[in-house]
Amino acid sequence: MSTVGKAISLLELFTLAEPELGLSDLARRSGFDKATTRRLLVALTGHGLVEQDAATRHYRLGAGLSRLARIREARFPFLQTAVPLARDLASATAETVHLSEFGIDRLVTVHVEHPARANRVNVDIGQLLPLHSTASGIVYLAFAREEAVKACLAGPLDAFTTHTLTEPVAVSHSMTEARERGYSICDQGLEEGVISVAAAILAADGFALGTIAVAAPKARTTAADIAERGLAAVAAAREISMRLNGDNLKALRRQA
Amino acid sequence: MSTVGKAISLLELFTLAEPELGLSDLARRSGFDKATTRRLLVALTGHGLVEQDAATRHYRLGAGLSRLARIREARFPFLQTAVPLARDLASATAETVHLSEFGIDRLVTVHVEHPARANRVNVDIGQLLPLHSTASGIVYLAFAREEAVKACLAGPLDAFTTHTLTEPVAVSHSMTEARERGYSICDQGLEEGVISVAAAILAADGFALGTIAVAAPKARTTAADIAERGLAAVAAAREISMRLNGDNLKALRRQA
DNA sequence: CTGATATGGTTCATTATTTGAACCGTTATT
DNA sequence: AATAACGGTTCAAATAATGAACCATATCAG
Repeated sequence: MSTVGKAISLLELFTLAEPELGLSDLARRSGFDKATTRRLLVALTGHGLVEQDAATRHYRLGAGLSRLARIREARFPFLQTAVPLARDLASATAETVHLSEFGIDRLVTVHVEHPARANRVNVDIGQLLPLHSTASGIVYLAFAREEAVKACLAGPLDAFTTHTLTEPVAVSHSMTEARERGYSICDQGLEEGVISVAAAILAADGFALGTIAVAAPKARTTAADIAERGLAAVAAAREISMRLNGDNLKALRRQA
Repeated sequence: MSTVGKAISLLELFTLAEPELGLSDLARRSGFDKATTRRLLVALTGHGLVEQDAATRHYRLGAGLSRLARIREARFPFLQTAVPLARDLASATAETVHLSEFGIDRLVTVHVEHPARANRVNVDIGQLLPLHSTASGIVYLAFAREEAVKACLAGPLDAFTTHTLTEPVAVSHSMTEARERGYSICDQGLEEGVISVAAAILAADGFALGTIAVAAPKARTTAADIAERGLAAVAAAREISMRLNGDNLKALRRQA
């Protein structure tokens, strides 16, 4: 792995659950030597991507990341446009709504709206979603480039529950249904007792760049709920796509 | 410079004005060899910190940055808490309000609220503010750790306009005034015709972690405006500090 | 149509940076 | 007082980064 890759994989060790980590901890988890880990941290700190708490000496993600993310967001106002619609969808469905953006070989959860009720599905910001075993992943693939689909189906399709689709043909079939329907349905593919629907958010080239999904406890979800949420998610996704692409209708050809 | 540092300095070449850059451009601006530049970009792309446009082959900041920034923001909800108050301040003053966070040796503009009027001061997200020549910088220093102040005054104090304070004692005096007043005033220190006031946002340890500032065209700004905005900025900053630190009053001792 | 000059991307011997075992000084814990 | 954890540092050895020269392609001017 390149040195740069190592440095970035250090950044990836910070999670919502553990946003601050000590040097030894980081070395252990990354598998790098303590000296190496430290040198990488110093380099990252020197550019503001990591900060060190003056008191505890622990490290955390730095303000420089906010800066870079805001520049990206300004160019590509995904959150800015999508969050209000996600919020609407969350209050309409009274279930958890999350937005994801594609990155490398997974979807990245970039925003979550939790409904104000005790029994709900919990999704964390920053969580990485596999493509074959989530509603978001399936609908993403349904509207993705051919290469991305091939790459996913060629790779290993891990089973997370007994319901996870691990056969390429099954995943492919699920994608076709999603494409025809406009939204995907994933029944406990990633976690037991959770059923989700998702719709694709399209870039100007007509391919998916992210998704919007509704996740709910299966126990209280009827077939009618699924259909209703699916259509609502499609409407929200279409609106987001339109706003992102300046009402460029051509971009939406694939979802029409 | 470490390889990691080089990679990060590539990220820093992307700005609001030029959010997409080609390989040759990046190599030229960074001063690195084209092969080196590409290898770094490949490493960054592999971890989602950079993306490549499929059509133009140009590079831009990637979704992975959004993810990391959101994790940081969840731990440290600076924007989440501060933006609503910045918005209130902007509508109350009808002038540009910006939020900055400290990073390395500068303040980083992480949010901007522009008033809905033609003649206003324009501030860009991601803009880096020097400490000695901006209202934000002065008030930050006024409530910063001794070391940070020393480091700033020891370094070169560049003049951006004829009004910029370039003498350490002058800057120091300006800091003292800001500390006593609660807010800083910067009269055309960074740009001609712009006058700003700023107040410090404090961390739990009582030291500044960022600032909130109001910037206005000097031509239409009276002394009364300055005082009014200064007090409003202090009120906003205090509210943000309180919300960030869970009403921990001890944290606010220095501003009291 | 051609030559000149861009662009993105690749190669591989040379070179310089990264690496990690062993080290130090502190700070809990026993 | 002894132990073990922590953060941080050192320097010869090992490894990864470097960059001049190289393609292939695209664009432009004459």
